[in-house]
Amino acid sequence: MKKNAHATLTEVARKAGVGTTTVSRVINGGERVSPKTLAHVLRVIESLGYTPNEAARTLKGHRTKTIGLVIPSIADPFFSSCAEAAQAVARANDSLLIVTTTQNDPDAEIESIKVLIRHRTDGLLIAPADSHGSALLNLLNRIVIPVVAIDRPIYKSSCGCVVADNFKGARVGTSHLIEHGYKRIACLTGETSLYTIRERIKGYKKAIENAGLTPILDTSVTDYKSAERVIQKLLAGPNPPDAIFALKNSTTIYTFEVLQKLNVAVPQTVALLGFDDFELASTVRPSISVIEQPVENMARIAAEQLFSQLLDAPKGTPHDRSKPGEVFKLDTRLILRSSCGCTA
Amino acid sequence: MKKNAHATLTEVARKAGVGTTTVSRVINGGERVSPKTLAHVLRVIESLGYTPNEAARTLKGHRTKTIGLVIPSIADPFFSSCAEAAQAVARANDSLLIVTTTQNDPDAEIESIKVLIRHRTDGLLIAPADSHGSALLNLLNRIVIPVVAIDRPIYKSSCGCVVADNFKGARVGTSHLIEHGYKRIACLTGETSLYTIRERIKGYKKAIENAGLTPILDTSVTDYKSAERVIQKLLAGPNPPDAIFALKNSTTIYTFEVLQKLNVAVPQTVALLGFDDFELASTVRPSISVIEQPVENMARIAAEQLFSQLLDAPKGTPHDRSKPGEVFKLDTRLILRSSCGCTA
DNA sequence: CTGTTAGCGCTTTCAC
DNA sequence: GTGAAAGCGCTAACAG
Repeated sequence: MKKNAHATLTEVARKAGVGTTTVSRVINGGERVSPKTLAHVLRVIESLGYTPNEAARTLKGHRTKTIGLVIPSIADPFFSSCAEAAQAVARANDSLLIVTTTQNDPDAEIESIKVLIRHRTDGLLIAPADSHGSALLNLLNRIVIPVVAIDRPIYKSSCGCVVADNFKGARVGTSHLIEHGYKRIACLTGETSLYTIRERIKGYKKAIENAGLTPILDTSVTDYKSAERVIQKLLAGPNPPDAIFALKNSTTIYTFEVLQKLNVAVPQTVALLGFDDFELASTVRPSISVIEQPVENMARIAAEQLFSQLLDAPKGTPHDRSKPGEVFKLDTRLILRSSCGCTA
Repeated sequence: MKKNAHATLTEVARKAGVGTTTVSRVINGGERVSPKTLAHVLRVIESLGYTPNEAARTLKGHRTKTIGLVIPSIADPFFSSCAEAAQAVARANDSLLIVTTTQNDPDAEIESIKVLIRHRTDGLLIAPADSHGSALLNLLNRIVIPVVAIDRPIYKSSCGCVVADNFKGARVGTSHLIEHGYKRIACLTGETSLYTIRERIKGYKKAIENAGLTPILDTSVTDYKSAERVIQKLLAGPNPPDAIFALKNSTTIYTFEVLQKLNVAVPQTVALLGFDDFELASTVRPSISVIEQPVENMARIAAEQLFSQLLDAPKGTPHDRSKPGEVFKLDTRLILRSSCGCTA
């Protein structure tokens, strides 16, 4: 008897004095096995600390009961919420979630996907670094498992996607600032290669144009330093902004910190609106108005879509790439707090 | 030819007109294969979109190249940072990190571990919900793979662990408040079943006793509501506290919010110190002093320990449970900001 | 350098 | 009810 290693089904069978088939039946629900044998085998399993080896099952053509989630970072609150929600759905479908991160690097992304394919995950949830990437597209086109894009679409691919309505959210948010009477609304951001950011910029511009105002866009804000530089320059200019629209979480926080450091009254001197809610947005003073995204819902729907595609396909059947997946565009919500001037 | 499914090594071999061994050699580095054959096989692999099946490799007794991380929640910043750091180490070791969550429920924890074992992860990183759990201990004792505990030890088990020095951190933090001259220092928390919280309480009491003061401990703070109730009661009492020591992240935030809502001057009327740093602790006003834990380091060291045990064991050898794993107790750091009175 | 062959642990006909 | 045996995709002797 091989001691000190994972026990095998064969060992259980031998020790129990039954055939491997019987043991297999026992660990798969115990159908068509006499109560007596069942109990006996169960006892042996327990005594050996036997746990079935999923790898062997997989080899017989079964699902691995794992799905992959490919995101930029797991430390980012937005994506960790995604992961939590996706994991809940995975668990409900008796599956494991394997998360890999890319730091928004297209190469790391390709690598991540390949690793997951190697491990034969049943499906993939991807927040693509580059919605237009041809390398990604090529890879995806030859993948035989279902893929659902999340937060950002994958153009020209047939896979479904679940995103927030970034355009509308930004347009509505900007319009709200305009209704407050602000005339010089600056828009700050970085990472313009991302789909979400681009859409938000479009939404901002649309609202600004509709109101006959002049867009003031700076896309060079990537950290506190750059935020400070940009804001100081803006404030010292001939026509300083009377409102700032920050297109992403971190930008909102940097902007808030810079404004606080420069002793600029918010919203009296400069109003502030951020895209994406964050934990202490309502705790800081002034509390910060934001456009909230339905993070959990996005992840949940994406994961559910994935599993529905998985369940549709009869057992061994590969994923049908012919019919394009569904596209979900979820509404955002404007949360009005003090920084925009609502409860000043 | 089986279309539309994962290509197999055998298919590649057939199409390339070579033996399976050759293909196997190619995908494993291409040693002992002629350049000509190598190039040819590589071309066929590319044309078929072939990706080796890890499950089959696993079956041959190899490692799965996956490790598991079992944590309470992935949305919690502390643990998502852990996950990020652990994943970095896993990647450096050419492995995949599989994260499962337990919500600090011992049963969910056991279930999680079993699932990971089924999938034959090479090792496990666990932040145990119950450091004294006998079910966990039993399970762990029959597990043949290395396990390293993180953030919280697993008593009586032989597995190594990496934790923060919660006792010392709390003692030093409390002492700092005492040095400020505060006489009635209240300690607020919830979840007293957790190792970390217990240690912090001990540290708090130790410092209080050493100074000849009276401990004021309330362990019923679990959300904003309870924080409000407890703090109002304390403040309305005969001897209201002049400082509050919050034992965990969320408690610190709830306390801050309650104090802000009640218009209690911090630190003038009541000082505040929190355990565990968080993103906006330096941004809110007053900025909040905290005891910082070396999160990334903890996770990194734990993961490195795990891999070092993995690499020690010669190939097929099971993990040696006889010699107890190393125990690391990492120092915390007191970050002095305004809420304790340092920069008021 | 290259191919043949025997399993790894499990499920699954197909008999008994 | 139960078991024997084939084979999933791959690696690793062992021959050539």
